[in-house]
This record gives sequence, structure tokens and C-alpha cells, in this order.
Amino acid sequence: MSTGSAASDAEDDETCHRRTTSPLQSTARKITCYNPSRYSDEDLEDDGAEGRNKQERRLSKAHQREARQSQRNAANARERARMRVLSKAFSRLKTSLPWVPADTKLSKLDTLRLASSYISHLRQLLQDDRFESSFAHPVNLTWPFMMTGRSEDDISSTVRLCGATA
DNA sequence: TAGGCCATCTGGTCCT
DNA sequence: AGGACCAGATGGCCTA
Repeated sequence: MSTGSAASDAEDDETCHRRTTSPLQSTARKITCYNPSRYSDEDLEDDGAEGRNKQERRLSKAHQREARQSQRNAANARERARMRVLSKAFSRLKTSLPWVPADTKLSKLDTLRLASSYISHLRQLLQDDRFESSFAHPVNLTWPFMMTGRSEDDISSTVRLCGATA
């Protein structure tokens, strides 16, 4: 799987070529492949002012396409960076969860569920005012663990999560 | 092989 | 206008 550490333009290009297989992406590649230098002298040769105007309009449109594609590439890079930040945040969240071995594979969804469950557990400890036993090992936060759905979207039943979901 | 998960691309929308 | 955010689409990888 591509880890997506595309920081440089070169890397962006490489990523693009590796993954441009869908119709949409091949369309994008077509646009990317525009090369101003492909207009030969013959192309630039014209039969007067009208021809020159045509040629300028064509070049102008090509430049606009190029600019749009350049903006799109920049936006893609920003989006990749943003998603990397998000993934790192998930990783940090995972490492802050106790009773989950560091090498445990945890999907983002599982991480959220487990974090939510852990927060509920801490809140319960505060409410019960039982700080002395706060380091007791909560059975429902072991890994693989049983998670009692308390959130709005996951209330109905006890959810069994297993390592295979990652 | 189907299904889950993920990274990436893309276009739309909102915000500054 | 440009950037951030979001959701949908797509393809690759992995596992049961």
C-alpha cells in the first residue's frame, strides 16, 4: 500500500502515474500531459492576423488549462498533507489509549470507539469518586475488548471488536 | 474471492 | 481568489 508521503512535486507525479487508472484520473492525466513545446514552428506559422489570433487564443486556453491543473495538483498535495495530519492524530490517539499494545493494529473507527469508551470509563471513575481504584484494569478495555455501546450511534448492543478489523 | 480498510483524487462548499 | 474542509469515487492491499 502506498504510504503517501508525497512531499515533493516529483513524488506527486510518481503517485499520480501509479494511481491514475480510473476514468476520472486518466482525464486528469490528459490535461497534465499538455506540453506547450509540442506546438511546432509549423503550428505557429499562419497566414495572417486572423491565424495569429487563433494561435494566441489556443495558447491562452492551453495556459489556462495548465494553470488549472497546477492549482489542482497543489490542492491534491494540500489534501494529502491534511489527511496525513489526520492519520497522525489517530496514531497519537491510539498510543494514548491504555491497555492497547503498541503493536496492535487498530482501524480509525476502532480507535474512535475505544477512545470514546475510555473517556466514558474515566468519567465514570470521576463520578464514582473512586480515585484510589482508578488504576484498576477495566475488563472492557482490554484488547481484544468488549465495548459497551453508550454513544448515540452505537448504543443498541454490546459490540465485540477484534484485531482483525484493522 | 468478498469485504474491510486505507490513501488518493476530485469537485463542491464555506471561510478568510 | 485561494485555502480548508468534506464527501464520493476509485483502486490497492490484506485477511478470513
